[in-house]
Amino acid sequence: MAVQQRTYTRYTLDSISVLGKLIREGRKTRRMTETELAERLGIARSTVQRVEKGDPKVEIGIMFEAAALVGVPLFDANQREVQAHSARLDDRLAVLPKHVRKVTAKIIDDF
Amino acid sequence: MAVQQRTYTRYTLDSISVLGKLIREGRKTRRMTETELAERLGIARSTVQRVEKGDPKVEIGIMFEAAALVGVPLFDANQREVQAHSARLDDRLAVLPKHVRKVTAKIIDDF
DNA sequence: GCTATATGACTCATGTAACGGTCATTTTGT
DNA sequence: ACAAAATGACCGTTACATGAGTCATATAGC
Repeated sequence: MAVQQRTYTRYTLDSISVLGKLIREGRKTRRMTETELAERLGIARSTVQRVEKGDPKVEIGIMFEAAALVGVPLFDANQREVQAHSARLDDRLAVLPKHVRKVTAKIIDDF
Repeated sequence: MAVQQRTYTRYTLDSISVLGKLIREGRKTRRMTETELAERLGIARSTVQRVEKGDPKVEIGIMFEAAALVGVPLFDANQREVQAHSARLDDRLAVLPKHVRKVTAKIIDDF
């Protein structure tokens, strides 16, 4: 049967739900229909429905593309220049050790 | 053959890329290995790699779950109380027309 | 230096997300 | 009140993301 395996935290589900609702709101504000949005995105209407419902299993690419199309900002103003930020991140990563090498001491966190 | 059909805008790809890099940075800051993060999330290491690379085809649920686990905030401070926000959105949506009814005039936007 | 480990880059099988469709219901515009 | 359109809720098929593995290379710690 392969019962549903993966689980999600409440915070994750709520976050995706909010994003979905923002997309729905954005679409309606622009007076678009589900079908129209689907066509613009090149996806099926049924997928648009799952996006707006906040289904955690939709591709992040589709979700973000939909958000951008209806005017939902993905990052806040501080991070707005995405590409520049991307470059800065590469620098920051260079400072940290490239490999992590976990401390092989016993871990007490089976909560 | 079914050549790659779906396309993504640069903005979308960059946004996901940034999120992936933030997750990577967060993981390293917490001195976790890819394998460790994968186990915590209940996913394969290969998927963690795709997450950190910013592959637009990963599930948004996985991506957000990973972000939350390594301490990357998904929404900015203003929107932090996600559930409350969710409720407010329902109100706002109620104001807008529930169905959109597109204006059947000709649309000039095949760009 | 050497050894253990982490990472990068693959491959393959399989579960499943996305598609495309249908039908009932609700809402819109006249 | 009526017709047209939008939405909600389904379902079967199929392309493909995920899981699970392998191997080479890079890094960490001694």
